[in-house]
Amino acid sequence: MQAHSASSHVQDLLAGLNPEQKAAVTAPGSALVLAGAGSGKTRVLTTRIAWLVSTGQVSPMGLLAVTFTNKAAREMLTRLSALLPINTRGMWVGTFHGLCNRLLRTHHREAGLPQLFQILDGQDQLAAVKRLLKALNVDTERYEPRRVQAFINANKEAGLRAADVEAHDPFSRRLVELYAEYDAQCQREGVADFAELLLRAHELLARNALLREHYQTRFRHILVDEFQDTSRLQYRWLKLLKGPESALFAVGDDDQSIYAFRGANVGNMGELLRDLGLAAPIKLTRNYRSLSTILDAANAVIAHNRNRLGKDLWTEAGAGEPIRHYEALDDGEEARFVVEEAQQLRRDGRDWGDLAVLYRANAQSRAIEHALFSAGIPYRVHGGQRFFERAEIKHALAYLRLLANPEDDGAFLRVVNFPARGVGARTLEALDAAARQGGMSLWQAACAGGTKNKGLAGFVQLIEGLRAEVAGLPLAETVEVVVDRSGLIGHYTHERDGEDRIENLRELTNAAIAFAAESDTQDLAAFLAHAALEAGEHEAEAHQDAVQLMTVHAAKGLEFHTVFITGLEEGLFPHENALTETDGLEEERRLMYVAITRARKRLYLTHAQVRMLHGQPRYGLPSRFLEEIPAGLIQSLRMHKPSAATMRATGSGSGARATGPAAVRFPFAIGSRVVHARYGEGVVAGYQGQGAEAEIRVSFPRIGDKWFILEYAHLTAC
DNA sequence: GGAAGGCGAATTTTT
DNA sequence: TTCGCCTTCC
Repeated sequence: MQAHSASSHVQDLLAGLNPEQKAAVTAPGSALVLAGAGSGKTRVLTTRIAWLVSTGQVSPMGLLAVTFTNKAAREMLTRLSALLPINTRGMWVGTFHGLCNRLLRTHHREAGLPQLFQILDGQDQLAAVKRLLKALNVDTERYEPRRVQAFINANKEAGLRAADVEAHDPFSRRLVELYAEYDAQCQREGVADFAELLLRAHELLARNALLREHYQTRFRHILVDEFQDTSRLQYRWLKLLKGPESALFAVGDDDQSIYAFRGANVGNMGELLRDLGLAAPIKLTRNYRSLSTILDAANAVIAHNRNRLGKDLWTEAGAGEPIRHYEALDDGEEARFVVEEAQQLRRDGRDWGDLAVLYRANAQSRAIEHALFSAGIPYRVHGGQRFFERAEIKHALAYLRLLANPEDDGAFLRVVNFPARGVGARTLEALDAAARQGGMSLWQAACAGGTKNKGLAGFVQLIEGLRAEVAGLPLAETVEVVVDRSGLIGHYTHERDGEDRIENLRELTNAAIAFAAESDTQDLAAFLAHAALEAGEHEAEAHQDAVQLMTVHAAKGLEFHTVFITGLEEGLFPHENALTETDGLEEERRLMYVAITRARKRLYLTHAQVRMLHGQPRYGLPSRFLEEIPAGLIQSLRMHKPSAATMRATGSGSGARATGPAAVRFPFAIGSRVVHARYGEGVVAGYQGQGAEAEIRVSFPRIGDKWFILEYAHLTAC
């Protein structure tokens, strides 16, 4: 239907797609694509967009593509610009929050927000809740700030305003009141939290027929990534945006739904089928990532779940090696096993970056880090604090926020006395009272004067001076001036560990430069929104060749040559807390499924008999997920060689090789007397195991017999 | 204003 | 065990 030149381009686009992928890309109208791990999901999504545009079915301006993370949105844009000779800037491709923000900025009047409204991240929101509870004299033992925050967010994510929430007991009624007060406070201060962005955008479209119809007519094609992660409200928002003539194309994998705890509703997938009158999802089951042994294991594990749309992954790649399973004595030994294997892989020519160590909970990283560090292996831990979340950065941003929006009490309070300028609790109380009295913001109250506090007067002068100085300056210079004049640099100069913070503050200017260049704007409010919506990559050696450490959640969407899944113990993975949640076990199993499918070629599963948890040893049974993998796919391993400590303890130079008979010699004769640091003097009663697993039994008077891992017992003869 | 020490809690987390 | 938060003290 389009120009002839276009048709060959269309052929090129579709070439190389498998039949399922092609069906998805060229699906007429709406579709739900059930895209298994490694099945080319992103490729399908971007190719569909390119196909729609190339065949003239939609103009770039007529489509909206939404993802969950900025990273995914960026990747989509990058791939798109490779497929299409168009300028992707100005296209509606972004995260739910980013697109809602855009909508609300464009229609801030209709949405009832100031043009320069500020976005609260989770930290800011918690601070706002605390402040509210304090102002209302709420007992924070009974109404914990975090609980109140979670209550507000859960309701917003369900699409409910305070007035819509049903409460049947006094406690809940109070929570609802607090929700209402919180919203009123945000409204007064011209700020919106993350959930508010979505809810407000939803309300905007729901209430304003003209706007709704405008966007419904405009967006002929709406595409959604990771649809299994959408919340109820997000799905409702999508449905509002979708006009009678438009098509909704959703891609997701119910087996990879691992965010129910933060509002994701897998049920949206089934609902979408019903709502759009679709007979069935298009299934992408051919996997291009992993060897078949790995996929067989993943399929076997996930088959234990009952609530699934159902699919099995397959590949034309070979079976590859068996999955390796290692039972460690404790978490330290588990970590050393990982190190040994990593070193062997390295000797075999792998890069460190080919290896990922996954765990269920962040606390588990410590032992692994320790072992890697001791071995001198470079590693990178994902999931630390991010750039825009650092305290010094938030301080600088608070100055900027106050410049953009003087109503922002949260920002005011954050920096009115930071760096310290002698504005104490007294002064602030008086100021708060004055503000309340006059129905104005703290900033206005401060400006109204009458303060005897020199520090406060100085602060007002500082901010007004900044405002004048910054007027008309480009964004980066504005940031630079604020960082320099705020006194933050000076403050951190005197603090130990202050250099890093100063460096970060300098880096903020660079972030502003980069932002201005990328988004082609000098708008301060836009930069602040960017800082809130995209907290920034974890900096530090992101590009260096290093073993990757992260939670299973953080690993979703990534892939590695070799993956270690550690801590496979009942109570940890599956996590005990999950077992009491509805469908908690199934979500844990999906998590296991995600973990397994990260591996391309080699997969290790490890568990420890004993693990230090909260300073206490915990004895865990092997995870049920281990048993859910067919035994034929698994090979059980022993440690290659004992650690140096064991060699010393056993006095064995050759070491006890798991593969051959061990020359085991023990340091203390049975019946000899030894001293233990905690239990005192005892008698050696026996040994068990060998090499790194060797344990010693010592009999103590009164206490009785104890087993120790020889390597750690630190016994001395006496 | 800031350090020091006591207390309690300790999956997962993006926006 | 470790971390963050809170109170207390200088």
